[in-house]
Amino acid sequence: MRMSDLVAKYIIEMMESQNGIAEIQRNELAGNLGCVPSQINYVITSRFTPEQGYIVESRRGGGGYIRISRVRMDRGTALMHIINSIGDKLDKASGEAMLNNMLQQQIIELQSAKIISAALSDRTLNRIRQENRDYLRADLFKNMLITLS
Amino acid sequence: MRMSDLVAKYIIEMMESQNGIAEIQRNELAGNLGCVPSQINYVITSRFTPEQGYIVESRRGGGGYIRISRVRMDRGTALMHIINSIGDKLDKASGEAMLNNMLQQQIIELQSAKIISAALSDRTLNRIRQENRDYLRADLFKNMLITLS
DNA sequence: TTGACTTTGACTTTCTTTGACTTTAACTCT
DNA sequence: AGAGTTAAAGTCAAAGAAAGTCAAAGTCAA
Repeated sequence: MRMSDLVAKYIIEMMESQNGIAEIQRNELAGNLGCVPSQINYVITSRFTPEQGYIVESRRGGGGYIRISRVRMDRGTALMHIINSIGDKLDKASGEAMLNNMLQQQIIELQSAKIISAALSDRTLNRIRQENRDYLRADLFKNMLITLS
Repeated sequence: MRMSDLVAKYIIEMMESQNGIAEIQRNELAGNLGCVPSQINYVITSRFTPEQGYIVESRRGGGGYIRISRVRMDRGTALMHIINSIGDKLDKASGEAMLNNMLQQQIIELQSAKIISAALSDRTLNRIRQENRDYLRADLFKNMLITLS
């Protein structure tokens, strides 16, 4: 298992046991898990973005901390937010992240997520020229998501 | 025996011993079998397609992997028939008709059908040149359907 | 002897890890 | 209160670790 996955897992578990909020100390956590402190930042910026439904706050200096919380919304609102956040390009990784988040928040079912994920994959879009794929992905994603509301 | 057959054999054996899922590391496997890494890609794209009942996922970077899973064949049989009947082009109307059929036969759920239908629509595929749409539709349809198994 | 399938390798892209350096906040002495 | 010290967290770029792409060259059977 990758270091970054371990870190993410730790944070998610803490969040689950604490009502959607995880508060960590960067250096301490890095020490416990055996990685450099900036690894924690990497994980946070790559996996706990606002796009994925998280809010991150922090404070430096003595007694500093990083607090990560999951935002909760009703289905329709969340969906609209997501659709609106998309713009005209969407890369595979972001799409995947959004789907995962929607699964976590139970605004989509596993089966639906799988179908959408398949549609966005590079394998499926193989015949579309690379530079056009992300535009198509955005169109696909939005149009498929709309059917959920 | 050809190299590509060896690779395929290896993957299939791993899959059999592991409950239908083979997870490999491309470079490592290539090293073991004595071929170039891209040979693995070739084998995967030529022999582990949705038509043949496989789903392929992968990830780059440190700790990357390629995961190939065979779909289960319980309800899958009917599905595989459908997928194989598609060919490399699929027009909107035929896709719609197939979805309706599947709904009737309860091979698919309404929500899933809606998502797929949205993906195949001309609205969604707007930016793809007309003469290419039906090819893309076929790819989309097959790859989305295979996830249902 | 041509056309489909295979093999190969150079190059690209994506994701992760690491560490040096910066910034901010709290605490401790005058 | 202000200055210096210490204890955090933040930033960024380089290096590393995979996998993906593509096209040229090779093989083989019809």
